Amino acid sequence: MSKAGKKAYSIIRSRILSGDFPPKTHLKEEELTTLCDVSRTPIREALRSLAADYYVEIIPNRGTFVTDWSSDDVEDIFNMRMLLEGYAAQQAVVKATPEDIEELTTYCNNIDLLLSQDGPIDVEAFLAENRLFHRKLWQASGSKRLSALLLRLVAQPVVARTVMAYTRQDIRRKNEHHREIIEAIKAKDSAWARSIMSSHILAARHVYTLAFLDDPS
Amino acid sequence: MSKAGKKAYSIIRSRILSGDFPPKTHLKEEELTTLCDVSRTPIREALRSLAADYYVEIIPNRGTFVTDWSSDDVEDIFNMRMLLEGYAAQQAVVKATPEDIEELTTYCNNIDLLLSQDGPIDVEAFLAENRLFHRKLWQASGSKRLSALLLRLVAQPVVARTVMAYTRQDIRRKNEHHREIIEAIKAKDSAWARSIMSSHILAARHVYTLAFLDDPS
DNA sequence: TTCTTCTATATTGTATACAAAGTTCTTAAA
DNA sequence: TTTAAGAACTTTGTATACAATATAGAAGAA
Repeated sequence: MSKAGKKAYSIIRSRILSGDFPPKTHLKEEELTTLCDVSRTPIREALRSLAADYYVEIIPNRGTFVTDWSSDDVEDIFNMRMLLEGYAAQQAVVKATPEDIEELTTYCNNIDLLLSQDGPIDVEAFLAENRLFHRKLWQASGSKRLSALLLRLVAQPVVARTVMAYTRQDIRRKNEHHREIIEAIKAKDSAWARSIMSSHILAARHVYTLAFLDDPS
Repeated sequence: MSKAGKKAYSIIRSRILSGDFPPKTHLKEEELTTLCDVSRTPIREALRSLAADYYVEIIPNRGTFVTDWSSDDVEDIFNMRMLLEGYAAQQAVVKATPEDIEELTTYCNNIDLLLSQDGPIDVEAFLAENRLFHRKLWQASGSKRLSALLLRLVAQPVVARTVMAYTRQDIRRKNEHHREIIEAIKAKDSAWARSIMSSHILAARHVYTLAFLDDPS
């Protein structure tokens, strides 16, 4: 995607995530041109791209509508991530270079640094490092297709919401998982790497479930 | 995608699959307009869509290029299919309705009918029924996202090529797998369903490997 | 000759006008 | 009052013109 299209994509996406465009909303191209200050051509490009990432659904000759998510969808996304990220970790055992391992370690150290600081934890900073760790691992798995698939999966609105629920304790545990994955890679133990990564995603699902789905009344 | 865009998508895709547009080819929008007899707007739409399906890669301000596949990619696609289709089969155990099961059975019967006929087997007809079986199973799993993901995975050029290598024996075995999956669903045994589906995909990988990657000189 | 820079050309990116399809509202008949 | 048909309007789809960017080639300096 190019300049104007990217701009439109990012503006529309953030409006969807913020709730300005709730599920089922009909996104009209003409209105979006004034919102994004670009012409309809890049707007349409952005909408197609958002559809590829499952943010919206395009019905030919009818229009573009914001997709709505059920709790089944949340379950699905976590399960698919468990499978695919587990596979990525397994492949990384075979494909990762010493440089890859070093880079992964750096991200772990950065998160530890955040944890060691006093006061409320900087969740945004953690998320940035966390994202870097995971993407690096996908890349280290050596499969561009796997990376592309996972990129789309974790871009999902449900995943974007998950993060708000993390406590200091959760983050500490997540980083321990990261370190264990690195160890498994160093030990060339693909089953271990895969298993830890699966646990890692399942733990995230648990945090999400507690925070958003249960109603402790 | 709409009328003109779909037309362009299908024409360009078939040219890629046929080898008319080999890997790394620079697909120029202007040239494609004469080939597809539509304007550049739907051509661009088709190219974006082809990029979403990994047929081509778009580099901003540079152009669109046909992606090239390595044998690692083939391995990857089969492995991811094994994971995701296995998951689909597992979910189908929980979600499938009696009508779904009936429909799946019909496709199995159709394939048996093909096998019972004399003379060389109609591979194209088998493929059609096979595709229907798999897609029905994805749909029965109840996850639209999983369906969308798998649809893109099996659309890959490498997968499209696989099919040419099937013998009568291979097809018979594949249909036996199909029937066993149905049985597992009826028995509400998700582990069995998943396991058979994984075997099913691994067997396909084996056939592919024998036919295209080994060189029995 | 070789390298750099500038210009010409080719190609992609964006805006806009017009066409086609869908939606809504009005009006007339049952 | 309800339904059906049709016209007016809205929205998406397609073509095309123009702008921005990248590429290739030519001219000039080292």
